[in-house]
Amino acid sequence: MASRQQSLLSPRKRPVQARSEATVAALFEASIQVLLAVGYRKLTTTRVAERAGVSVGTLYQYFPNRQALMMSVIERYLDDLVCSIERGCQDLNERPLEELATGLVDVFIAAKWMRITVSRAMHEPLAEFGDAKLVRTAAVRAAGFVARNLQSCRDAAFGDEHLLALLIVMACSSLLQTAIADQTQSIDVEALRTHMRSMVLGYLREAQRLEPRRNAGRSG
Amino acid sequence: MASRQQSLLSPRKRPVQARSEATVAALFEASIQVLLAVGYRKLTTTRVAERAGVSVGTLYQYFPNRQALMMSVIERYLDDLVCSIERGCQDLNERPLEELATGLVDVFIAAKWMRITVSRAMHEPLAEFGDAKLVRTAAVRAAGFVARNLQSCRDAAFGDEHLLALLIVMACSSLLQTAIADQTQSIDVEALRTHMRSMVLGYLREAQRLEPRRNAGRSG
Amino acid sequence: MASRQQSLLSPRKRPVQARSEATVAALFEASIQVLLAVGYRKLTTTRVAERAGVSVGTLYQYFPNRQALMMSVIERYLDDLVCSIERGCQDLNERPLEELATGLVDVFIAAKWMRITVSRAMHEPLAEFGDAKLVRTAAVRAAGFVARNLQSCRDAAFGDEHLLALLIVMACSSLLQTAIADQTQSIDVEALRTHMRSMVLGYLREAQRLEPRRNAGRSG
Amino acid sequence: MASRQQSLLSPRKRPVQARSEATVAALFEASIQVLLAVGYRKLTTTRVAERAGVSVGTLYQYFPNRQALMMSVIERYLDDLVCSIERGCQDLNERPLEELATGLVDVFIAAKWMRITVSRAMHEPLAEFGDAKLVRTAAVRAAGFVARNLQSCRDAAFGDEHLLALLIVMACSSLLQTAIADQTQSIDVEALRTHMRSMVLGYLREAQRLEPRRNAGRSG
DNA sequence: TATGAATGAGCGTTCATTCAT
DNA sequence: AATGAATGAACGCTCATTCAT
Repeated sequence: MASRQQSLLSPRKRPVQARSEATVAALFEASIQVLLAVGYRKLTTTRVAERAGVSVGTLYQYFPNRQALMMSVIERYLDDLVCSIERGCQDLNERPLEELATGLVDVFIAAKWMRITVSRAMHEPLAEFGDAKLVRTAAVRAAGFVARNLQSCRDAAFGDEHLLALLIVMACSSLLQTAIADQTQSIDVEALRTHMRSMVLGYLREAQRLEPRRNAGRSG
Repeated sequence: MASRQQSLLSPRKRPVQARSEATVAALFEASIQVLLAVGYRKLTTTRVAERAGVSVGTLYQYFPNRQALMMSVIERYLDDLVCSIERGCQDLNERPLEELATGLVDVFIAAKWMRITVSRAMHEPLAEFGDAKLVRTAAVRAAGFVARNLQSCRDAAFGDEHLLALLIVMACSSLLQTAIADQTQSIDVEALRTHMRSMVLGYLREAQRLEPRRNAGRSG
Repeated sequence: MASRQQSLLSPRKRPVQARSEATVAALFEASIQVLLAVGYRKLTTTRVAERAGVSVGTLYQYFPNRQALMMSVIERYLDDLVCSIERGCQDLNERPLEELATGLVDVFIAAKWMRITVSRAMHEPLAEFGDAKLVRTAAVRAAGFVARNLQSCRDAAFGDEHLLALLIVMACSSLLQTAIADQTQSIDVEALRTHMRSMVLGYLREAQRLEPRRNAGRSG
Repeated sequence: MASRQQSLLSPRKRPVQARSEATVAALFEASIQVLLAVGYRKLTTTRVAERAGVSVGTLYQYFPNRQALMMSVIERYLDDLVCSIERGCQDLNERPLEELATGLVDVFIAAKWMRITVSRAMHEPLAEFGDAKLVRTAAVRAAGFVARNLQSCRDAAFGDEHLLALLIVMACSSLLQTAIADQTQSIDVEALRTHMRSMVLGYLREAQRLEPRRNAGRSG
């Protein structure tokens, strides 16, 4: 059920062979390490290849150019993230509103924190390609899962689950991204969790208040 | 009272003379244009100087290097932003909670949208220097104004206005930044406004619910 | 036994491969030519690479920067020079004082004149790096060989062969360097040879006169 | 009697006015300081002007370009040096050979050491312009004074005082220049003095031996 | 298929020189 | 006469990309 299979976004080569797959994985891993070690502007293809233990030539056999490599790295990251969120959301169907809000926040935090170093590494690349479809697509996919949770909620109903879900996804992910990128770690995770829960829960409650008719049938 | 005066962050040179000031302004403007035209990675000092109508040498008379130029541009942007927010917040003291939430969201949207092209241009540079103090400092300053609004709120009291304010600032600005950077303009501003209002209002209401004792005196 | 082997002074890269060695040699040769053609101040890495028939990038694969290139060129030159002197000195052991003085001068002149264009080219670079260990080290090495000659001299003995040798080396090399650098060629080589012979011979004779006790045993 | 008056070498401007003269002097002084502080390659006209307390524009009013400035600085240095030597040589007429040799060495050492920082600073510039007439001319002038001393020597006569004198000048100055440029100060001045005395004295004695006829008349 | 030396356009930066003030 | 902001050619150096091995 994981949505990684058909990678519709990237001009990836064929990781069909066993060796190839390992090489590509090594290049991804190396990219992250280089990103964290020297930053995006100083990430060079040679450096990535070196760190991956292959030659530059080999890198160029899997990626047509630097940009494609970066986009693949981002894509893979977003893909992983969305899959995590998908899995997390599966346990949140038919929950009361409060539990749902709490659970969603936990799912997002878990997804980001699970791969915190990668998340941090992605900050700059995401900004360069942020205007591209990649990020938007991932957000929409994640919002789809969240929308399903909202629709199945026992004690609440909304008229526009999709927009609500998208906003929740955007708010949570950008807030977390900002928090993670902040090297000074000025906000502690647990405080962040509490506040994000309040924010999401409050948001959903307000949203409900604005659409009172739709609740009538349910609550009765 | 505006806080722009003493620029404490940047290694700016001396735009004291009449002409100098114009040159520096032209360089800032040109930086924005280049950023929008070719992106951060392709922004070169030569290109900026050209667009500003001066020679590279002149650029280097005002900025010791490319990085300093970028940081100054960012600093100026953040400064302007914070000043706008400061001004906007001054009208929001002693308002009831609902008006405050609504007003805050409007202030943030106004501040970002007023200089939307610059905001869009800043997306990449902010990511590179996002880990630095610059952004953090600006956020904290803005949060200070918001905290004051929260403290003066007529029908609500909170135990931790500063953290609440910081979260509101972070949530609003990162959400808006994301929305602005999204070239597809997938979310319309007015929808965004409505939802952000719900989010902030709901957040503050939830926050109050968690600190009920402090309300006792006031509501009586 | 030649002392070129372990190049202890320069941050040279690895001219291990067959091609590499040729490239490095070409770069050395090109450096000399550029030095002679346009002078030290106008020697640019691009110019050297061009003259060597490679690209700048290639140059930078062998030398980390311009300075390293120049130091390598100097080092190689001094090394060659010292090796020539070493070889020349080997034939001068156990000679009577007059023959020794004459021979030493001939050895120095031969060493410098054999590579006169290179010697001329080195004049400016040597001045920039003259304060560094390079030149000093070379002088001391050469002085070592000369000191050995002095010690083995049949009809003379000195108390401080090492200082004497160092002065002879310094006097001869700086005199020759000056003569070679003088484009007007105002002094003809053979006149120079004659006078330098007198100078060295006279110097050694004076030195002996000042240390008469040590001669007693020998002359008897 | 000093030979500085008619400066036949340099394209100097008119230091006629009081102010001008002071400015030029300040520029010379500043050049030396910059040379010592940052080296020849990093000496820039702006830096020199700054250190002299004037603007670049002013510098260019006195010197048509960087090269002219440097040449003037060198010229002035050599001029001073030659004047010192001239003065020193005046006391050495009609002295016996040994005193003359000793005295000459002392004169050279005094001249160089008196302005040791300047001498050190001149090392690099001299190399760049060393091929020019400047140095040669100075050497020839100094050799003229020395030749006169040789001619007036009481107990010796030479057939070619001018060549002898030139060699002495060249040997002494290049040896001293080398010693001064050597930052490690590996040879102590007094040792150097002793050895140079031996060298010059020995040289003159050898030279005499080769021209015996001319001595006959005198010594009788 | 993998390698890594070679390429060279292009970058950030400097600095001799000019000229309007 | 003095200033110093402006100029822009030229420098040292990097790095994405290619291709002979």
